[in-house]
Amino acid sequence: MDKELLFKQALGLQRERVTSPRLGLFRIMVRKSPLTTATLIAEAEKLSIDQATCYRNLALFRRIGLISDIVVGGRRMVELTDSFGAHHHHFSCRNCGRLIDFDSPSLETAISAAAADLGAIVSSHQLEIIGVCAQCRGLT
Amino acid sequence: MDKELLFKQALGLQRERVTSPRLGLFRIMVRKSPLTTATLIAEAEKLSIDQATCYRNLALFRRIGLISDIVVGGRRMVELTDSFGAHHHHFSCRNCGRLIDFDSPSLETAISAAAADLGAIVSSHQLEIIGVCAQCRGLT
DNA sequence: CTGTCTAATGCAAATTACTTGCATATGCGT
DNA sequence: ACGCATATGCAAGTAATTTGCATTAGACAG
Repeated sequence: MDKELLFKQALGLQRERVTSPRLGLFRIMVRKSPLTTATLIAEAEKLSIDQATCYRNLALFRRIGLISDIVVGGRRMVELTDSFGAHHHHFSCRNCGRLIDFDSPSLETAISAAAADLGAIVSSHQLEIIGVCAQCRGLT
Repeated sequence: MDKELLFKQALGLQRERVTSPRLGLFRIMVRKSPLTTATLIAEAEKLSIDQATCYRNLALFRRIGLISDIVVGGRRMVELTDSFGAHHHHFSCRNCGRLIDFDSPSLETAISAAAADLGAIVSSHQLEIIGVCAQCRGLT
């Protein structure tokens, strides 16, 4: 609910209208992020939101920094960015295909340090680790 | 040249043939990785390699771990994996769009540590940092 | 709270991205 | 060099994404 307020404010700041399809798409994403565009479109259809509207709003959300595109486990997905979803990284198990979200303060520190070395300012980052998860170890 | 040997060996191990189109595609990738499939296809065309052959071999290269799919600066790309290209991470400047490759030992350490916390084994990883590069700072 | 203006939506058609079938050409083991 | 199995090119097919246009619906003024 609070996220929706942020969402509406983000749109307002860009002088973009808060429409019912946009709110619907945002809710789907809050519930399923990260998700494929196919999933988004399928869910949207249940709410009678057209696929053209999905694509147009994905472009808008991307433009205003609400979502970002990632590849997880070889699949292209769209994910809510830090402010609207939780910030985390992805571990993708190549044995069972499971996707594990995690976070690590020391990783964040190392990322900031690396950027500082480049003389750059960080606005966001994304990490994916591919490997074998704890559950699958010893089985493969 | 040495990379080509590795490439041929990788194919041989999988009992896959070393064909002229495959070698051509590999050379394009060595020269331009990371690149979009559109770029790959455009370059391949110069060598009279058909787009169907491009897609079929992208699938093969992916299957044998030669390349991986990434999103850099919002663009989907394909990149030679560590063994065939250099291992590095990406910094994408959202002001000038420039792509900077970098590497950081402490980052590698932090990544290993994070995976260890999960009880997982790492086989590869990919990081993208989005921000403003040194050159653009003070200008934006 | 209603009218008006502008931008967003749905629908269908168009474009672009990717995949597949099939006849031919080419690696590669003998 | 020969023969077989697989990779290739070409053309057609399917899936993904974008666009044009008539209509609907936010937002803000009155």
